[in-house]
Amino acid sequence: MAKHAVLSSGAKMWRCLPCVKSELRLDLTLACGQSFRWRETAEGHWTGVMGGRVWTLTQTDDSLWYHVYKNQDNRGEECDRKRKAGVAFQVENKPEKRSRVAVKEEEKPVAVTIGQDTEEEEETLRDYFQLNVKLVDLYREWGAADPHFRRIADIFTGVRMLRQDPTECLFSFICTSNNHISRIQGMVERLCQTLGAPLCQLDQASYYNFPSLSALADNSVEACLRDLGFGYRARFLQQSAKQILDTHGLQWLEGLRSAPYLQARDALRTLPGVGTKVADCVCLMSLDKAAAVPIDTHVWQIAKRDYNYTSGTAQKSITDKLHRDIGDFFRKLWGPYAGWAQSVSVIDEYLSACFCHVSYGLSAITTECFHPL
DNA sequence: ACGTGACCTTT
DNA sequence: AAGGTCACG
Repeated sequence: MAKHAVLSSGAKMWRCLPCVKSELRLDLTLACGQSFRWRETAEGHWTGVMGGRVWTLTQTDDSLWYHVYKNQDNRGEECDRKRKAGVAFQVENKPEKRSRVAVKEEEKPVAVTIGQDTEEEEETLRDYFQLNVKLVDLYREWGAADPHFRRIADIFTGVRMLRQDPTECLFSFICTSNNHISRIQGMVERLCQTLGAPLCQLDQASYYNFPSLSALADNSVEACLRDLGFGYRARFLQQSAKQILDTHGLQWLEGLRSAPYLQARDALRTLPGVGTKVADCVCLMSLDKAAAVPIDTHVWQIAKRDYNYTSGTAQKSITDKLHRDIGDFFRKLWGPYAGWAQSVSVIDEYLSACFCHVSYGLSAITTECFHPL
């Protein structure tokens, strides 16, 4: 049976990009609640689905290593993927090839053609992690403007915003309402198992693509998801998918990437189960709206505690106006990438919450979390 | 515009 | 009570 790749064993083919840890910390970025589908399958090795393929990622001091599992998917997906990638490549022409094959001394070298597949995979990775955004520069700017940011910036380095698939992001975050991370992870996993196309099996784990809009829109889906423990969110998921297909079409979500932030957010809020918080998450994490600052109870507490934030009238719950005001407050403080800064500022709160509920895979994080210095 | 309660399920 | 949303007053 196929196994998860491990860099040190050299049994699988690995490639890498130059990438220092101040630009990207895989563990923090993949486990801080942006995406719910990455798992630490070996120490420092993260396996998940990206662009319809299964990947294992790991990093050394100056490199991001990746392995893409082949020999897995059905022909249709594969052809579709290549067609799309072909289009993307005409737009972005990359002359230099920085990837190379990892060959440890004690192993026999593996012959590899650095071809279109490599370029394409490298581009997928750069796009997903938004590596063109210089995080080190942003950290410096946020720190210069904000003493509280400086306090945690040295511990939680390399936390960057993923550029997720909008469909996966939207339907995952509809699951987050009134919920906690460990349960959300289980729900999203069951969602993919049940409605997504199978990709491959590694050790005891099966990997699936995220379900398509049409799969989610089917009338049978609500009952199905209720059986899987989605509760009242089951109806939101099915109805939102149906509403998108019926009134907008398949490309609508992607199209919101080129809409202004507030317009995209309002569009999302017309969907059932999507309020201000979820809409902001989708805007920030999949629609290129770096200024979107999702306001939840944690962020509100932090705003009050650390930033001495007080609304005019003492409020008990987070109203529309409070969303706007706190968002504007942080945008003024941190600038156009305020949403990115916010994900760093709240990370210790979220990881602590994780630690209460999740019993695996976070040892490295919790160690840093509870023994920062 | 703001406040309240219900909503599924698990800890 | 959990990383909210919706439907009411």
